[in-house]
Amino acid sequence: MVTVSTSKSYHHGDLRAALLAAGLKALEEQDIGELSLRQLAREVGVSPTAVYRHFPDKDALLSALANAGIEQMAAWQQQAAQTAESGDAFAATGRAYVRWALANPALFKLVFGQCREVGQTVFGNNDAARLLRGYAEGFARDEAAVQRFMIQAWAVVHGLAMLMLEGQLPADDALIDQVIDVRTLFKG
Amino acid sequence: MVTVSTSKSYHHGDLRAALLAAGLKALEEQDIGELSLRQLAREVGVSPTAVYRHFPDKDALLSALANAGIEQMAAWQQQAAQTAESGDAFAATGRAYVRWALANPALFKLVFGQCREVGQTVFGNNDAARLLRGYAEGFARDEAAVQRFMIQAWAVVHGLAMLMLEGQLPADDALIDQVIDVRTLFKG
DNA sequence: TTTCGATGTTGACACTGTTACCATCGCGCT
DNA sequence: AGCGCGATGGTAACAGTGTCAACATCGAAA
Repeated sequence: MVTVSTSKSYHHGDLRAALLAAGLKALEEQDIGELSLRQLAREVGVSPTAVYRHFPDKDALLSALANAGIEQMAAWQQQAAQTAESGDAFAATGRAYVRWALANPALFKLVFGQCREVGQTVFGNNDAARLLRGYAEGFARDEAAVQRFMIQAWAVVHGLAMLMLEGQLPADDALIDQVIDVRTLFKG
Repeated sequence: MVTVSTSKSYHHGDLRAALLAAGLKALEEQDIGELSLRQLAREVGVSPTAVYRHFPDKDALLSALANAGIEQMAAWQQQAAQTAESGDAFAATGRAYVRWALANPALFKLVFGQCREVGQTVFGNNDAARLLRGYAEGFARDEAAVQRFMIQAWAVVHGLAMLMLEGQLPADDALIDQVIDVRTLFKG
């Protein structure tokens, strides 16, 4: 929780956190293209250029928002895995991936649509990725097979999320379950 | 081929086609966010507002570019299917999907990242989709299974393309082949 | 030939990201 | 205590953008 001083002092208190909060809230309703620094500054009640005391440029702010999104998404997946019935954790994690994307479309696109600096990839640096690796090691024998399994699984849920997000497929819960179900994958 | 009159007459000749050509060429080097109407108008040698005689707004121009991208991509896939060795046409089509995305990243993102008006979805209205359906009917028994097969296959290649495009996965040809190969899908 | 619609231009407006420069605060030093 | 400086915020300005209204120019139809 962020402490926000109600007194209208010259200095804001924690402008950086306030900007991130405003950005996350804005992304719930707007798409990423319509989000502007000046709008965020206005909502926080600060001058347009005050942003630059906390972020070198707009991309930096967006990257920070993306990082927040990554963590939120990973937490969502972990909770889904833990509360799933035994044996269903893998599918539950995949469902959580797609459902989170559908619940946070703009943030999801930001997370995966940003020209990211090297090393900040989601794959492998993430709690959700470790979760996925655990499942993969149950399915696959050697390390190469584990990697292939992980990538295939990730591609399926990511592609499904993207296609539903762009309106190419109906955002249907039943459809998610069908596509996620490994046992039916390419088996008629 | 578009006829471009070299004489500097007041009227351009075929400004609409020239703008689309300039847009496609620009998307080979720039990302979609850095593409501006004024820049395109400049490159074509016309005033900024002349664009509005041919497109109601920027989104309309982008949609037209996206449609050109869809056709180009479908043609690419069809050629890949035709020139593939017998029995390999399905995998070849999937490879073509991912390879086209990697070869035209900005255009690919435009095709699938545009808030599209209803009914203009790629799925089902497209030559490539008919191609995919043909394969699916070979794999699956009933119509429900056909649909599921199509969506799963589409999700895999789309997710793979997206993840490679965003730098989450290495854009490696061998990796494409591994992920595309149906027989290894989720089988360790 | 005249007229009219299609096409292109000029000027303007509000908005954006960004920079250079100035203002104000709080914390540590003497 | 007072001073000063660094962190933080504000103002003014610039180039660039999408878009609109009003005007200009052309080719074809009447």
